[in-house]
Amino acid sequence: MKKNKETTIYDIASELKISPSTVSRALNKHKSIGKKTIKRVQDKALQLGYRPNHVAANLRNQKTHTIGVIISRVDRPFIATLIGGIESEAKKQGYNVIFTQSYDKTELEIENANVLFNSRIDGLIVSLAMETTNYDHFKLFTEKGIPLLFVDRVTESLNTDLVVIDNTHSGYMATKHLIEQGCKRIAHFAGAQHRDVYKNRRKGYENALLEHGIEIEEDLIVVLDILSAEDGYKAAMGMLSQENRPDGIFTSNDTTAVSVIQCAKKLGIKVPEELAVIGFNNDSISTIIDPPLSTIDHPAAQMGKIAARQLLNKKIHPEIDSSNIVKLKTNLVMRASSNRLGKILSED
Amino acid sequence: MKKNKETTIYDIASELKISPSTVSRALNKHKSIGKKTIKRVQDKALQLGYRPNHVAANLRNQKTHTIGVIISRVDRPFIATLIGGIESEAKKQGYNVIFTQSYDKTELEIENANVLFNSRIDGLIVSLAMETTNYDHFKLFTEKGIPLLFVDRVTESLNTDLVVIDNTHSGYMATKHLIEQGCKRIAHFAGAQHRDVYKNRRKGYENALLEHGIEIEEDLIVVLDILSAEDGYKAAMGMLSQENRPDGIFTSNDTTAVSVIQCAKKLGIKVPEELAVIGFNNDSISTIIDPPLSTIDHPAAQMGKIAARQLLNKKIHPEIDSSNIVKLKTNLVMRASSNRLGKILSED
DNA sequence: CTGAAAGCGCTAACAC
DNA sequence: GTGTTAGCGCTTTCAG
Repeated sequence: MKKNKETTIYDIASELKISPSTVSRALNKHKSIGKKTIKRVQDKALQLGYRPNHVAANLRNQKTHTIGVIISRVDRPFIATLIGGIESEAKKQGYNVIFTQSYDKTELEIENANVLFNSRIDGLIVSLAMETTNYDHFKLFTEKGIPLLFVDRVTESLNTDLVVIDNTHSGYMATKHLIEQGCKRIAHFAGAQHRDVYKNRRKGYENALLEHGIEIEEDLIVVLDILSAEDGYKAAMGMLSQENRPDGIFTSNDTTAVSVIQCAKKLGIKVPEELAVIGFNNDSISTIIDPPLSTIDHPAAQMGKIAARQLLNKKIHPEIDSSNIVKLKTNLVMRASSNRLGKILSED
Repeated sequence: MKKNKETTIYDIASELKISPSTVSRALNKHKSIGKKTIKRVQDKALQLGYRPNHVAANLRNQKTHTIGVIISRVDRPFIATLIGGIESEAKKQGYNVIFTQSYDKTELEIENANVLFNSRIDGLIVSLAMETTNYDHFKLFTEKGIPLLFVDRVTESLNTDLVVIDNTHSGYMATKHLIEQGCKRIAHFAGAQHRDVYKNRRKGYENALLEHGIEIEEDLIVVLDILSAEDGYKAAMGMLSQENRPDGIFTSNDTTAVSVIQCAKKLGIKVPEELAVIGFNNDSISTIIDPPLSTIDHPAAQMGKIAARQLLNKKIHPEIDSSNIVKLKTNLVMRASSNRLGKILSED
């Protein structure tokens, strides 16, 4: 089927009895081309149903106007919002985005990085797989001078641009909030400690405790390699069924915070009176759970937008060789799950 | 910066004193090339840090091994899961996926379609913008023989492949379920009626009522052009505060079903005793809300996977000119929000 | 303001 | 089993 060749600039050129280069220039509105020529070319292009072939232009120009994205998996609220932000900003600047999922496996991350490189993407945005501890597969990009930027789950070891939130401060805020609400024994559900995000949230937690003269108890800290609802529920069950149970919990994501609340309900523990809970991310589930979940609002969409902007900016100004690290502010969103002092909260 | 030219097959060829075509064939493991040659070429390629340039191959081969996706917006649970399925299947088959968001605007959908076409994608998967009623911007693809497939929010008017769920039957099941639970006055929150998904869910609702000898009351049907939490809440407030209020509601998505439950709580209406509620999609919020929400489980991930498979299959067998329509089964998930007969439910 | 010509990197007839 | 050659469609020096 389909043997009707594409119409190219050559077709336009010969119909108009001008040269392909003129056509090319006209289509790109090159300044040195006369108005009437531009008009004639455009009309003819329309008439012939001409469609620019970006692939050819890409080869010639040595750039693809495409950026790559590697994320763990798109069907997580935070990630979906993040790449939504990336896409909209990239498109605004005339870039396509190819996205790939690592499913938190280093092996897939490596494979994706290679495929994307071979596709000659103009830049790469990565949120690291949970599993990854070696970053050599990204050296390809740094060595060839292809802009590389990490977002959220990052590593500083490659000296690239980074877009993150202030996890330490966020963890600090969350914990301090629980302390201010009168909690005395505050537990923490942490994520994998080789990921800075989770390490820093924990650090913030510890800082807040120390600052308020509360001893850090290892028993109150649970590291969950996967912050899933199931694992969160199990951990909550273990933590809450002991006799000297905590009266406050700060979890590294909302999913596990919801599990904590559900577990508390099951055990007949009142939230927030007997157990104050605060999560992380401000996923939509946090407003659905009863009582509504206090949390740290994560500016995911903005983060995506800034990551894309930063990456593309780097393309334009490669002379700025410094690795910028953009640290976004977060906000504490107080809802009923941590409101032990009866503060009147506005509705969401 | 970066002036060190890429290493190409020519570099490998001249180092090895063989021809570029042999190198090309060796790298692609062409059958007519000797084992030792292949080995030599591979070793040299590795040594020189050779990286295949897909852009060049794409131009030459007239195919990009890339598919395009146009969806409304990625930060909706159902959509995120859908494109997750698309990506994983596409990658398994060696294809990249460029995704773009229409934000439910026809204008952006058109723009995205054009950009994707110019990028010479090998196929396109579309879930239509809420707004779209004219489909001419997709003719480009059908006319040029580029595989085009609609998923979920589809149109039959272009005679393309379709992957959908059985919305009519799903709506029927949901409504019948409410009837079986003893509901007498059943309301329906529908979506935009020019989208088949919503029209058919409504049709299923009406079928079920008719089948059970229940009159269809226009007053009990609300069409929400945007099925958002806010609009759902407003509609629920209007519906539930009248004196002759319904005792069952079937909504076209989970978001508005949750709004209904929240509104009912606010008004002191007991769910499910005084009002049974069933939603659509089986988003994660449906297990979080109290009482847990009955819903129709939407096989989003499978749908994405099948859409990608179907699309790429079409590429391989273009002779199959018939437009296939794949209709996936859905399941009713019964939870407490519609359980008026006190059935014992297993935990999720 | 416009044209001629080369080339981006790769592949595939068509030779041998 | 391997080499020669042309060309995918576009852009861009360089020349006029």
